Amino acid sequence: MVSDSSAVGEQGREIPDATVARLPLYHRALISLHRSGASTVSSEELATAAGVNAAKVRKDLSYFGSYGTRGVGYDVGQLLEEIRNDLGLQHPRNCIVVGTGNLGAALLSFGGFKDRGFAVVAAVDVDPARVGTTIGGIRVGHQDDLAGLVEANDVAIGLLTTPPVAAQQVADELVAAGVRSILNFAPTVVEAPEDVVVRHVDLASELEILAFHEGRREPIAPAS
Amino acid sequence: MVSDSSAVGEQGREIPDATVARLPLYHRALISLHRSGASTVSSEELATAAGVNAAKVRKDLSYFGSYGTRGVGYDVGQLLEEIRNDLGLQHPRNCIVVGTGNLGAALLSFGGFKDRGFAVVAAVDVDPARVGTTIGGIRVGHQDDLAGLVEANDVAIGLLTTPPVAAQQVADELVAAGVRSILNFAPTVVEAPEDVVVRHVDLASELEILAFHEGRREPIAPAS
DNA sequence: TGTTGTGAAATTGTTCACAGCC
DNA sequence: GGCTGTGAACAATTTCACAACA
Repeated sequence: MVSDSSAVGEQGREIPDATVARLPLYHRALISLHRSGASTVSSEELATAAGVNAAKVRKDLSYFGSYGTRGVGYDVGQLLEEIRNDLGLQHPRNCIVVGTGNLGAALLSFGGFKDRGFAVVAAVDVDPARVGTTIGGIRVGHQDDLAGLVEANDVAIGLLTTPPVAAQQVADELVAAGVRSILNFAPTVVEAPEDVVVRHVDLASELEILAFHEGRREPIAPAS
Repeated sequence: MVSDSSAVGEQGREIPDATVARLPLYHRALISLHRSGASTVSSEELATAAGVNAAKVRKDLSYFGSYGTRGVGYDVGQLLEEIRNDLGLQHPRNCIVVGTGNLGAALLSFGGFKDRGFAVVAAVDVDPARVGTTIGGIRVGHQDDLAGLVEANDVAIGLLTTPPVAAQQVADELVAAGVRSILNFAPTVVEAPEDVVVRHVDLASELEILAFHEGRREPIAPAS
């Protein structure tokens, strides 16, 4: 679902995609444990806090090195720091929102990214009625200023929240402006060069997966 | 990431989770093809439209039966109907939004669910300032009315957009009210009984996965 | 003693490649 | 001739289970 990765760990091993997808869960759990004052945590406890199992936690962490102490567990502060580094969050990453409809506006107003290491620093739209307005403290620029805003704000990640018909063109513009990470909320496939990572969030797809399981539970409607 | 499934296809075979996760992509692609007037589609074309490969398309569809014609491809209308049924979307599913902050409000105003077979029909919040207001045509009820609204509106799916601290309690209330499918946007683990399916959307996690790949591309900052 | 780190086994998912059919 | 449907080969991921060790 994500483009091919050939990520390599400290020890020169490849990091499996499945492991990368779980790092944020550990990150989140560790932030919470750190706040609550815990100093050490076992793989079992971390697993519970992250919603996975202990074997996965140990195997996943082992790709990055040995940070635990046998018989004791992991140092919360040290492991949090280590995972932050593994995730490339030594410094905050700047994001731009393209498209300021319902979802785009919500992303601009949403404060939950900051403590995870991200800042939404710019936004653009094609609608003249929206250009110049301020949402969540960010002034909405014109679509044509995209490249300039990316450059001026050192933007690393594009959040694509336009209607589906515009998505591919916006993605092309983001890539041309130097953005190499795109989170696409538009319900359509978006193509990009190999070195650009495009991830996809489709809320309707999530609902459909739930509906699938709903459908399996219901008795078949009586025939005749 | 999703609770254990033991879904069984028409032929009595189990449907792999990976296949279920791709059905929405085929659904989306087929809706688009159907609109554009295509009458048949090959596995290769459908694969391109859905962003996967042709072998996956054929294998996935084969779990539900043989709906293609060798040498020709699949009938777009018939396959669309079949997938809609496989997904349990013979009738629309009703959803309730719990928590009407930035994201909750966006979900209430978002129109993109309707053509995928879902309707947001109710919303609740704990904040008295929000209760009684109307967002996206839906009147916001009080949290205490959750069970009543679920019952009155035949709600099948709960969209959980509260702050993390409230998420588990809200999930418990949804389950008590009879909801067995939950889409959790709060960045925390939510527990539920085995027969309840909880899926998770964490936007910050998606950004972190992008950051991981960003970090791998950058040269290590020069030491000294 | 308690918990990590990790090979090996088991499971799940993907791709190949081709027989079967239109 | 072209495309589906599917067993069989292959690859990725998860889980087991236990040696290593603070």
